[in-house]
Amino acid sequence: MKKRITSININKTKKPKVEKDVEEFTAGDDCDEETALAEFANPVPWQKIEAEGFDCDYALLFPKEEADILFRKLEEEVEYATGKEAQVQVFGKVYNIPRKQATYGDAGLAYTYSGVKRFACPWTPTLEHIREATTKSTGQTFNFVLVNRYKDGLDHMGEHRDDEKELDPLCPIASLSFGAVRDFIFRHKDSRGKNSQQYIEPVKLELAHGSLLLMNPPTNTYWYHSLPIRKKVTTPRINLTFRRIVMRGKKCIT
DNA sequence: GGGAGTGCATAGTT
DNA sequence: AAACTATGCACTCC
Repeated sequence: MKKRITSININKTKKPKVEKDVEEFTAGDDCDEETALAEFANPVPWQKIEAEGFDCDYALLFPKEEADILFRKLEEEVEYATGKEAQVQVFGKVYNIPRKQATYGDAGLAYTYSGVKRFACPWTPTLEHIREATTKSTGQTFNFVLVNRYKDGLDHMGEHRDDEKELDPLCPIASLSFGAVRDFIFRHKDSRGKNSQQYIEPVKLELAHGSLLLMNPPTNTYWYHSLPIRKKVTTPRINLTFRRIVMRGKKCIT
């Protein structure tokens, strides 16, 4: 059997684990009525992906035509960080981030990683629309999104966990993909390095145009993820990771 | 065989 | 420990 990028332990399920039910429609909610009804008429088929300490749900949330439109709108609307805001400091050295990045969210929120603090810009119409669609299909609410744009297969992101303290550890992270299909790799923390005691098979996924990957706890506790270089990819990909940031005192407030 | 692409470990630093 | 790079080595696939 050929070893391709495949996911392991995939079972088809109707829905991810949802605590709250999908939000109800109010009579006066005309703006997104059509979308909401369409999603209700055609519930998204989810794939459950599980491994040791690993729990994700994957679905094609937007059909191609709609995903194409959203991609185009994102290209128009999203403004990415430049200059110093596009740099990160690791091991005392300053690097240009090998991708473009932007942060949007509710007023006053900020997100810190690797010593860089980024304040949320106000939601754009498209980001707001995608956020609502994500909430409707997952039953989860989000107050922040990190936008990463990979202009081609050389843009990438190194292995890391989303273990920032200001993230609500019980809230899943929803990762939406638009544009070029890219490989997405998970590796268990106890299976890294030469002297790791156990070998745990990495989980390798292809994140498709219009797809939603819901990363449920405790996935982020045990698994690193990365978006590796793919030299044959020549077109851009935009990734949105919706999160819930916990407000703690003044820390996240301007 | 050999180059391209990839996977994976290591080192570096405050 | 580190959302980075660079390097070396092993491996697979044309």
